Amino acid sequence: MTDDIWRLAADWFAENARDLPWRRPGTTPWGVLVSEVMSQQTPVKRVAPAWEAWLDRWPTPADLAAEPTGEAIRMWNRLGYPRRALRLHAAAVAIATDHDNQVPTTIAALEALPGIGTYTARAVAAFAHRQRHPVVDTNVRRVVARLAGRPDAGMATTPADLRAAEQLLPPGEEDAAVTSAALMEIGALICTARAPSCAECPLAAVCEWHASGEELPEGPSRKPQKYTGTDRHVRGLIMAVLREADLPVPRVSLDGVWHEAERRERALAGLVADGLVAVEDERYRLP
DNA sequence: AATTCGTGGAA
DNA sequence: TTTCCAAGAAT
Repeated sequence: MTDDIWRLAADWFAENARDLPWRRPGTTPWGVLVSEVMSQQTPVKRVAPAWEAWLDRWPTPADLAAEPTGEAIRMWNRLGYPRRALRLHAAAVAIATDHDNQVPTTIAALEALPGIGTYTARAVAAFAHRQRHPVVDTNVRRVVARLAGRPDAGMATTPADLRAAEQLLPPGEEDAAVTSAALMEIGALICTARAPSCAECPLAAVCEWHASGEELPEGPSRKPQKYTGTDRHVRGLIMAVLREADLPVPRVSLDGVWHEAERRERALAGLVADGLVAVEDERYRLP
């Protein structure tokens, strides 16, 4: 039974995969890596146009590495979590410097890059280098949990999640890579968090959660995150000002973003500490 | 292990 | 309108 789950997923994927730009022929490992970092906590729909612009400007890691970090931050625009842009730039420097401008092929070397964790390392190894690894993101965790009869997975990816996903993969490397992409796609399009479309799911026949009635938990599956008025909010407001500024701005130009001076100061200090903002002669700019 | 870190669209 | 959360990583 479980030995042909991967085929159900892969066959469905062959017919229903979205035409995402990084899935087109000719995409380089660098292109895959950029797509994965951009997609961390950001909807793929919003990533697509940003990815095309990024790869058009910086076709290889060395092209990005040659630029100041601020250029990466500005190009990142409103994808969110701009520290990802900083880490992607740092990863480009490491690849250009230590790996002959070639994206590493081992999990260990990939995980050693800034901003590349358990998920992204395996995604790059599988989707760029066509290796056989469990690729476990929030979609795969949810699909695997439901196959086993649970309505949702835990908060973070555990070694047990990796083992569970690995069990679903076929022996062949290429088949395994396709299967991982398929499981992610099913989670993103069919087996969604709020309103799963089990009637259209290729795995419904082998899904314990579907068999047992598709009961969803009542409350939010994560703790509700406040945003308005938080440091994160104010950091975003400050970064928006600096992204738009052509020249370094004085402190007063940042005072308008939020009414509480204390929170403004804390947000700005945090951005400077993170390397997202540079201070030059009492003025502020992207680094 | 629990927090922190942006942004925007859909329900 | 408010709430939820979307291809996670680092600390």
